[in-house]
Amino acid sequence: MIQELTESYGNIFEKDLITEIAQVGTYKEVPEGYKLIEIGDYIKGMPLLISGAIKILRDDNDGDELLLYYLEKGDTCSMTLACCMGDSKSEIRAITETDSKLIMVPMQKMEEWTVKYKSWRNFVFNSYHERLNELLSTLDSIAFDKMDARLISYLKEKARINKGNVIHNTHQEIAYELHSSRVVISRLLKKLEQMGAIELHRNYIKILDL
Amino acid sequence: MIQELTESYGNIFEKDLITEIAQVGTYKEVPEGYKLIEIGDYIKGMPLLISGAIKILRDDNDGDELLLYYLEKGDTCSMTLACCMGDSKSEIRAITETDSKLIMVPMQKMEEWTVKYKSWRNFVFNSYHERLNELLSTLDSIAFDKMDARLISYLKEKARINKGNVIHNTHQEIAYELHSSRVVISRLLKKLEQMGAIELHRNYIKILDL
DNA sequence: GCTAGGCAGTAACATTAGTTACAAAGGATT
DNA sequence: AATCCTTTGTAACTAATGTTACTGCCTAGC
Repeated sequence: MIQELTESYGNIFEKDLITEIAQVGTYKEVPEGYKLIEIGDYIKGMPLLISGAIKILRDDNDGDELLLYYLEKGDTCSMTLACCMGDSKSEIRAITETDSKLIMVPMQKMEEWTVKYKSWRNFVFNSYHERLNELLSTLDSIAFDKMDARLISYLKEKARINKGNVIHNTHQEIAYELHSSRVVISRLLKKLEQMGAIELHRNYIKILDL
Repeated sequence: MIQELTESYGNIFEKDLITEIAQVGTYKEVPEGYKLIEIGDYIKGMPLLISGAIKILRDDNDGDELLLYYLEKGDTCSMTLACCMGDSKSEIRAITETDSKLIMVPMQKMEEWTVKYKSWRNFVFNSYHERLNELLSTLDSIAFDKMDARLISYLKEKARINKGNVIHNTHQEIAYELHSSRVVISRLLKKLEQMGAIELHRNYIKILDL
């Protein structure tokens, strides 16, 4: 585990801290589509992402979904921090976007490490900072952009996260994550295809020039 | 200053910490409508709110505004924290909603107090937690609600913050904060009036039963 | 090969929100 | 009182998004 930690976190954590993490953390490999956190869950540990990607989703009360942002290597989930500190329930859902490797750290260490390691403090605060900014830019896009622009951002980001130019989703799935309807998404996708930006296929979309 | 601090923060901060804050902090009284932070500002201190309320606004690049949330007594601005820690520019604008009293604490103390005082750590983390949740619920309302529902929430919140049932704003001002247009807001307000929920007047709105 | 179920394309329509334009009313100043 | 500016009301229109309904197509499983 030390090895994986050093690879992903070696440049930000002290050696001592990495040793400690390795001692108390549990290493996990999870397949794509695995639900790590459900809304309303109490969370007892925080995840340090080694590889892969996790998507963070928000629900309203009626099962309407909305993609908030992705976590990648070197990230952790601030929401988790927030929830654990406050001992409250999760406000979000977390699902692996790709096969992922991560280390779960028991929550009790948080406080201890915050005092003991400057690098841990920085990590936690940076994490909050980044997540706040991601939330803000998600909010921007919902508040200020129209659906076509949001769809383009979505496709770009999804391609980036999946490291390729093919997106394996149905129109319905995209509609869920953008909180829109299948027909609307199909319509806009078709328009993008006619503009030569993408290629539509059954169950996947190929990105040409977005 | 010790007195004001004790009143607003006595139950969460240790006495020693309050003394320290009083030593390095500067007390400020600011009138309604005063711009505390502009987008792009570098921030050198963090505000502890003693009384009054501050509204936090987001801008897109073209001057379109959006109200994110309010800060009240006992709150601080996580964005500020985030910005200062990361030594980056402010992503938001902060304007006093009512006459306010606050204490500015120089940023250098952050790190020191985080190590030294458990109550400070809790305060900072709680603050992040609350702000994240406020952002989430703002996002919910934009993503999942229609304008009429958003307007009702806005009126309720505004009345609560201003401690009364009268809202001193023009339709245009409301439209800015909800990122809509004056005509749309007038239309919806008129509908609310016809339902007997509010009373419309020039330059102010009286809330009857929302 | 056949078929059921999931997926995508499309048309027609409804609803919501934004825009433009203009009228009317209130309030301040002269 | 006459004038001017701000605020509000309203109509008519456009644009964007969502909804319903139906079609054909693909493909996995029989």
